[in-house]
Amino acid sequence: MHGDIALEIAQTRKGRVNRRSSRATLSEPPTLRDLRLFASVDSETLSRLALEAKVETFDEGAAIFRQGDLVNAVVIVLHGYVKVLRIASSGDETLVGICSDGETVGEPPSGANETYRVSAEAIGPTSVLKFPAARFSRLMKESPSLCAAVVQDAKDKIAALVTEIEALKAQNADQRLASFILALCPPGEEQCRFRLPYDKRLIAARLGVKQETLSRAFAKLREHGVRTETRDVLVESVSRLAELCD
Amino acid sequence: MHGDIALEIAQTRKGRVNRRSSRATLSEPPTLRDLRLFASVDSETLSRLALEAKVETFDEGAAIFRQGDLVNAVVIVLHGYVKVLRIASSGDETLVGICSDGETVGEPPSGANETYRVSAEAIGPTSVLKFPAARFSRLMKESPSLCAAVVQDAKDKIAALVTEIEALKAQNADQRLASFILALCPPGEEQCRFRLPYDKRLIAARLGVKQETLSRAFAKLREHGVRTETRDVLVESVSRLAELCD
DNA sequence: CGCCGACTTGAGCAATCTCAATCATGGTGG
DNA sequence: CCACCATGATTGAGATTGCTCAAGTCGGCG
Repeated sequence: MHGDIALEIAQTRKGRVNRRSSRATLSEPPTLRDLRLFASVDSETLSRLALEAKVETFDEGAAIFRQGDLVNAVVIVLHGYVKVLRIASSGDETLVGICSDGETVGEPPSGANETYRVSAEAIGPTSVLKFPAARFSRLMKESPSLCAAVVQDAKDKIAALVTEIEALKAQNADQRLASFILALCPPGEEQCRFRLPYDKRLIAARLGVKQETLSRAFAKLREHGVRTETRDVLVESVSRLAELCD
Repeated sequence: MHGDIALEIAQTRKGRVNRRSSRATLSEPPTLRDLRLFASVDSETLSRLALEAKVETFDEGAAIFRQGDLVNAVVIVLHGYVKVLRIASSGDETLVGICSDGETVGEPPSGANETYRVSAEAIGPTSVLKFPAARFSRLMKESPSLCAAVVQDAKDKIAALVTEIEALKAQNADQRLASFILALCPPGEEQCRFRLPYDKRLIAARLGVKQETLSRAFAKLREHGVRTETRDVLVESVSRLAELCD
């Protein structure tokens, strides 16, 4: 029974989104093993996890969980983008991260009855994998490799957050945008062309600036070989872009 | 042999600092159990860890480890403050955190041969506890409770970093200083008086502003019932301070 | 007593925000 | 198919915030 890690799981739909297969072009069924988090977890544990996993899909803007909610699931993005927000007592929301394919959303799970410290919301149609939190943390106690995977996941998150803080403290808006675009360029190519992953409103929030400031930053980058047309970007010289970030 | 968690460990001195007992007024010997990280770890594992632990002391400004170094130890602050820096390729340093008593420094350990992504440096005389990294991660694999403790530690770090990002994105310098001071006030008291934990240069770096800006922010807070004299602070109304943070 | 480092204060400047107007662009209904 | 509307993006002008440079103050320590 457990040895089959394939995801043969209930597909639940949230919101009004159409059914969509999460991996349209795969010839084999997707497996938990394909997710970075689970790459080095023992098969025994994975097959148990697979029994409990559920896929859910969300529409643009739909809440995946809310700050203050009881943590009842471990969430991994399968397809799409999820924005992670902090909501102050005054009511205003601050974007503190954006998760995409293969990333866990929110903090790593632990045994206790805890509440989310952030809200998570779908950007465009999004599918996620959910595991019951209690079950997941029990398996963590039994499987050192799962536990190690969660620690590694947490480390990755910490590294990303530290990079973010460094950027906010040491770079101006233009440099942060340059870094952002640089991270989207495929490695090893001096010139490239791609589409921005989400709209400029969101990019502005991600970089911690107002929309208008982002627009002007894009205008400045045009003088450094970065052409943009609404959502399409052409980077004429990646190395020149890298110099700007300094 | 293992069952005695007391810290009977080699005391190593780095730099030119004088020997100083890490907990001067304790009537019983300090134990690993006293450290928040280890509060719920099984005694068996703790006693094994204790055999490997070393206390080291550092002078003002001494490097505890450097960005790029191979991770060879898990470090916990016993006494003092440690600043955590990110060093850009351009050479300039950005403060990304300050650790104090009981906190782990740097990222949680994992098995692989990794390098530090940040540098750590003592602020004033500081003593830390060190465990060999390889030994520590082996014990993590054998002890679910140690592993869970590391996950919890990582979660706490993530929560702190998220709070930091929210502050940098959503608050101005005055509000960030107000939040900083608020966090130093003992809970439950409407009025309080205390001493700043480190100098204003460092507080400025922590808040992501220049020293001069911090000085002006302190001046503004004076109009809201926060009196300062060099390093001593008197908060006349904690609730009024809290309103400012909004 | 006088120096040194930490802190403060002032004046001008640069980056970013705010407010407002305008310009695409894509979807919708007639 | 086209006019229209809603939304996102751009641009401009002025206000604010925080930075830079420079001078001055303060307190401790040799």
